[in-house]
Amino acid sequence: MLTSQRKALIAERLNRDGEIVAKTLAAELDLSEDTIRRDLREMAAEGLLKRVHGGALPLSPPLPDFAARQSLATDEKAALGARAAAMVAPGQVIFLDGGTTTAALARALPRNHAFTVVTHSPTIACELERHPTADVVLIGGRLYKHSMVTTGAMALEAIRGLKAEIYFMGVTAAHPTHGLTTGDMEEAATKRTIAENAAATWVLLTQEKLGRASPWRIMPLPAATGLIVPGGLTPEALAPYRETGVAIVEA
Amino acid sequence: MLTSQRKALIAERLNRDGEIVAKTLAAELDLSEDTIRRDLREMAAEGLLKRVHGGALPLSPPLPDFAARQSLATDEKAALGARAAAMVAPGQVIFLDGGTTTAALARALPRNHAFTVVTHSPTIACELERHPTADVVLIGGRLYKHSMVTTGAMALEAIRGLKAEIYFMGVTAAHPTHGLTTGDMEEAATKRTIAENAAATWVLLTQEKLGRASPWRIMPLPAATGLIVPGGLTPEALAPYRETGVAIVEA
DNA sequence: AATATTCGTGTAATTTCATGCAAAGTCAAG
DNA sequence: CTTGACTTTGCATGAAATTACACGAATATT
Repeated sequence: MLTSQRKALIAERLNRDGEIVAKTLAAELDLSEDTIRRDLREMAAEGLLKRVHGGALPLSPPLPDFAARQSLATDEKAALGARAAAMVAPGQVIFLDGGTTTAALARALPRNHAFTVVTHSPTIACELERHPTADVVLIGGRLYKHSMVTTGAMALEAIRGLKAEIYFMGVTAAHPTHGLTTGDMEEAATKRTIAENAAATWVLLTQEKLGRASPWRIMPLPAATGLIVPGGLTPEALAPYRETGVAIVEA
Repeated sequence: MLTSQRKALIAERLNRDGEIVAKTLAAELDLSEDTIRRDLREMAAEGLLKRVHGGALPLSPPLPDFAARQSLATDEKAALGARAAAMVAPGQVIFLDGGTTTAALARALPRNHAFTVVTHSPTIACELERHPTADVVLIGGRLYKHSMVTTGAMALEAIRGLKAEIYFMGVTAAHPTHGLTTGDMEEAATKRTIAENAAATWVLLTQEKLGRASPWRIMPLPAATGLIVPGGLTPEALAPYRETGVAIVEA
């Protein structure tokens, strides 16, 4: 067995079982524990796993750590979310994208009047479990686990069957010339379809997404109704975006 | 079991149950109490928990619904879930109902072979976010927040469009003569439709659901393939169910 | 106040770790 | 085919970590 094969096996086991026990694996592969331990050490050095006494564990603990997720620019996202939530009028139908930024928006949604939230993200749906006045409609389809949104023909068909008044979009990057982009092709197509079926599209952007680009293009900037960006950015930083003609709201 | 895993388990239990009893946990993990106590001491030193006589408590006061969470008979559900998960064969398409019992099943699903999980519950979908080999298909529709499942025409249409090999159903009550029942009319109809589109229907039942009935009937007992019930029930308690001809598996 | 648990420390046995080193295997240039 | 550089593996060794048991002190229960 080649070293690289063995390391691939270790990575797979780690993913499958959530742990590696050096002694057990050594016995199973009929190798000395030293070899396994060496592999684990090397993989730990490469940042592929976490070395612990007796074996190794995945880097990200089995359960997604809410604290860690929320700590990713919590304040900034909460501010964006609050600003966006203020746009929601009674009786409206809004579409919420997946992602941590829109999750912050879901938490900030008004609780004193009724409206309908459409989403293709189970995570967003769960956020709204305790919301007193929001009607929630879930778009079905094949779940794309990385972003936790549904995609595919089933999702697209359902999206085409409804018209939302506002679509709050999340992206991985926004660039004055490259437009709005994301990391997955299917996801880009889904977002585009949602935008086509919404009267207005507002894009929530944290600071680190500005001026960057990801592989898959969703649509050019002016195709969106407006961008919601953090407050405190310099006018020079925003100028290239303003020039595209898109509206900009600071949170 | 690796030390760091054990500490993670302690943290999780603390979060879930709101307390750790050193003696109980030692017996459960088949370790000396010293080991558990040492872990608790170390974690207390790291500021992860509060050491008290007999065990440990969370630093932050227990969650408001602490009592409710504890009363959920988590061990019983985990056992049911594990038994049901063992039925899943590679490549199969299974349908998972919503609810805490099926959530336990989702957590216990095999991680060493691939299969497809169809569900109409965003909660279940979120549980499977980290599952390495499960393909997830989400059924869309209007979200019924009380049970966190989608219902309505949109959901029914999507359900009719697929055929699952096993449907793992959750109910609020099962009675020898009143059959399988639940608390919401729409939900009952949805469950019935899912069962009609699955080759086999297994019902997961915790002890407190036996012999009771809820307002809305899903279907009679013999319409299910079988029931999965906790182990240790007396033959007399199960006899009325066996007489209906439904299969019974003890977890 | 009396009794039964539970705690914390010390200690010894076991397991696991990291390092150095030598043997075996791999690969490519000569 | 041979030689030499390089990689991989297994073993030995001392260090570090982990665990269980023992015993007196602290705490809870009756």
